[in-house]
This record gives sequence, structure tokens and C-alpha cells, in this order.
Amino acid sequence: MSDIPPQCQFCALHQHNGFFCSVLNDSEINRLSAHSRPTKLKRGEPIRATMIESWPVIGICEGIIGVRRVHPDGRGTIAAFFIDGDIVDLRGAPENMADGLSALAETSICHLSPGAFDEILSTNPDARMIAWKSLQAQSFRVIEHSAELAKKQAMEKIAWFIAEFRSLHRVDGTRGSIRFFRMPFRHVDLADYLGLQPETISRGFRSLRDRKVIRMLPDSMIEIVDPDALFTMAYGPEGAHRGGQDQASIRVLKAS
Amino acid sequence: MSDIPPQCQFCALHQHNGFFCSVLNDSEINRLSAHSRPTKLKRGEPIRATMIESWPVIGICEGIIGVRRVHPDGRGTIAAFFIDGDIVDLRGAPENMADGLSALAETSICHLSPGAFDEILSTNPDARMIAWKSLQAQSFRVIEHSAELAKKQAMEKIAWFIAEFRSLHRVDGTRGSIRFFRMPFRHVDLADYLGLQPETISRGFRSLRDRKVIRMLPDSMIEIVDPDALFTMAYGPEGAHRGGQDQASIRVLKAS
DNA sequence: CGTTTGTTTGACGTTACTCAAATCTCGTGG
DNA sequence: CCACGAGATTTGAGTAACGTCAAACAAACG
Repeated sequence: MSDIPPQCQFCALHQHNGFFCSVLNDSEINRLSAHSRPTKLKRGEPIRATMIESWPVIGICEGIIGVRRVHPDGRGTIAAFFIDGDIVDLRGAPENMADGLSALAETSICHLSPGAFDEILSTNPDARMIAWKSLQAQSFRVIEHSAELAKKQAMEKIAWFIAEFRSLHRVDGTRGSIRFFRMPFRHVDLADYLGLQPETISRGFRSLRDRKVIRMLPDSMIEIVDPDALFTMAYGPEGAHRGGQDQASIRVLKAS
Repeated sequence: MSDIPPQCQFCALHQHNGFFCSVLNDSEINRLSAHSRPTKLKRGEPIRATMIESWPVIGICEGIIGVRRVHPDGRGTIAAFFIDGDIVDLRGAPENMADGLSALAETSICHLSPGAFDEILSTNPDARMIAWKSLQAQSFRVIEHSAELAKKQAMEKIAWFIAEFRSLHRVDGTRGSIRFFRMPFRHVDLADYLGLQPETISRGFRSLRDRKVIRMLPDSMIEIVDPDALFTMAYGPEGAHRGGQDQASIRVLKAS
């Protein structure tokens, strides 16, 4: 019945309630998609700098895009990442940032036409609200990340990451306590993200496994065996309850 | 001649070109200021949680607002800070974030009425653009900060901070190379911001002084004696030129 | 002027980085 | 589909850098 372009039909940005394209009317979505470039990226594949120049506004349909900075000594850092539903506007971004965008897992993105995007922002209040909230959520997420990086203990960082990521990539529909989830990150990337060495990540996971806090299953699946212990490590004794239900901080956008 | 409210007359948000209130017409600024609460904060003074609940949209007129997170073990972190011209929308922010906002230096802020703010965003494209760019710039700044926190070496972090902050708070009008500037941060706050201990900050500054890279003058003034050495420490051998002229990354907003 | 709060210095301890080598995984091409 | 090889992970041993603790000193504030 609705007359939307085929490539948008099954895109999460349009299907998922609360995501940018879900609030566009048919005319808007047609105009936007006419000037857009849906793109699939394999793990590790960078977003080409030339693409960013011509289409600096990007919607993340599915997967993870990391912002990698490479320090002069060769060591890399993943300063932030974007996830499904994020609208990323790279106009005005420092040049070295655009260089470092790459997929940390299988990812589909949609390069949006800046012109059409701006036009929709100015005419559609719902879309404007969603884009604004997305940018806000990105900002809050990075702030949260910064706070964690400053923490001294490697184990605390690792536990925090597991606890936060768990609420992002659930697999079963279990309410309340999510025990199983997939962690598609490579340890190298995780190390870069948490400001640690791959060796330290490895030792951390082993320690969690030995202490029977988590179990590591095939296909990057993780089972949380002892949630209390995990959340205590991640958020401290008083913050342990935070992990019990769904983590709010990182899902601000989708909650609204 | 213009009929704008007295408290806005000399406010940087209105006076400074490219800041939010500078693009509002008289009617808009009157409507906005009618529901706003200009507030002065002394160093260390927090923004009251009750204020944030009622006026969650804040403009920074002058000074620095830090986002402090306190970990359960008592150790604090400054995850980010906001500076003059930033528009901060705290609707949807994680609750623990609103708790931690406080002034890191003498600061004036303006609590804006959310209703009037939203209305202006929807009708004034220039204002919308400025708010958007401000939020973007905040995000980029935090990403930059994250990248620095992941660095291993304390000296690199300290050198980076000096190099970046220099371009924010110039004192003389020297073009090209800015040698003198004021650094109103306390060492404790700087330590929290860089994820280090105050003792390490102190040792770092002493080392820079001993190596004749900087000189420390009264009233928190810093003189950069050997810029090349500083920028090499901050950005690495190849990045040394970056500091030579004005740093772009952190001033994205104001450049536009 | 006294009290509090922040800074500096030193000695010591611990954590996570470094380096190196063995093992494992995954993507690739035959 | 299997075999291969590059790249990722794991493990261990040694070490450097930063954190911790404590005490003296300086600065800010009322």
C-alpha cells in the first residue's frame, strides 16, 4: 500500500519505531532515499573518506561503526562507536575523525543527502526531535565512556563494558535478567576501546571465567553466571542494582 | 535602540557572533529571556539538581562547567566540560549526570525555558543550526578527550591538555604563536579530567618546567617556552605542526 | 590570623605494559 | 570443502610507570 522505495522497505531505520525514517511520510522518504547511498560494510572495512566528503550525514541501520584514532607511535584507540539508529552528522568534524571511521562488525549504513536531510529537519518536527535526541545520546554515551576510561582498574572497565554491552545486544527475549548475549567485538578492538592492551583483556576475561562470573560459549556468546558479582565490579557495591534491569543511560534515544 | 532585556545586553551568548542568542530577533530574545534564569556560579559550585529539573536547557555564557562523576570508591572523574557558547540540553540525560555538573571556574550560565527554546528551534533556522553545531562540537570534543584518556603516558596527556587549552583561553592578541595564557584549573580537577592523580600532575608540570618547555608564572599564567617540544609530546613527531597555528578541533563551533 | 584546602616532595608498592613465543581462528583461495 | 596462512588470542616472565601513603609546605578563605 505505501509507496516507499525497496531499499528502505526492510531497513531498520524505517522499520524500527523511534528511528529516523520511521516518522517520515512517503513523500519525505522518497525524496531522502533518492539522494541516499545504502552501503554494507564488512568487519574492519573503513568508510571511505571520499564518501564522507560527498555524503557526510550517515544513518546507522545495523551494526557498529567505530571512531578509531591512530596515535603517532602506531597505537590505536577507539574513541567512540555508533550503533543502530544513530544519525551521524560529520559536517564540521575534525578531519582526522572522518579518517578513522570503520565497521567493528558487519554493518549497514545509509549515506543521506545533506540537502534532503536538512530540509526534513526544518519541516518535520518529529524527525528533528529524533535526530536531536540521537546526537544527544551519542554525546552522553561518549561522556560515560570517558568516565570509565579514567577509572584505574582494568577489571572494572571490562566488567563495565560487558554490563553495558549486554543491554545493547540481547539475543533471547528474557525480561528482567538477560543472561545470554553476543559480543562481536574482537579483543584487539575492545582493548583499543578501553585503553588497555589485548593481553590485559584476555587476562581479564580469564579471571572472570575462573571466578565463575561469566561463561564463554562458542560464536562470541557470553553467559552471565553471577550478575551480582559482575555489576558490583562494574558499578561498585551501591551501583550493583543498576545492572539488574535494563540500563537506561545507553538507550536514551530508544526509550523516548 | 534595540529593546532587549537588560540581563541579556552584556551577555556573551548575545554579544558574541555565532553564539545562540546573537541570531535571535528582539521578539524572540524577549520571549526567551522572560522564562530564563541567568545564574552566576563560583568555582566548585554545583548546578542544583532542582534547577536542572525545571530548566534543563542551559546556555554557558562564560566560564567552564564540568561533568563530574563520582565512583563508589570515592574517586572522582571529570568526564567532560562545557565552555562559553555551548548550549546544553539535559532532557534525557542519565540522572547521575545531572548530579555532577559544577563550575570549574567562575562561570555564568543561563537556564533557558525549554518551551521557548524548542519554539525558537522550530522557527529560527539560524538558531537551530547553532544549537546543532554546538551539540556536535561537544560530542567531538568528548571523543577527542576519550582518545587522549586511552593514551598510556601521563606526560603526553598533560602536554596535550596544555596545547589544547592554550587555544581556548588566550590572553594577549598575539597571532600565530600564543605564548602566554591562563589556566584556571586546579590540579585536582585536571587530574580528574585526565584520569591521573594530583601528584602525577604536579610531577608532570615540574618535569616540563625543568626541561624548559614551559614557565609557570603567578596567577596561574603559563608561558610556552619551547612550543616544538610541547607539541611533539602532545601530538607526536608528525603532529607537531598541528599546534603551530590555531587548533581547529576544539573550536569547530566558533569557526563556522 | 588561624583554619581549611590544595600542592609538592619523597619512598614504596602494584598494576598493567612490554616482549616473546605458542596456539588458535577466521577468511581466503585452491 | 578443505588446506593454508595471516592475524588474533593466550600465556608467561620481567619491568617501568603510575598510584598510594605520608608529611611538609603553600595558598585561599573567612
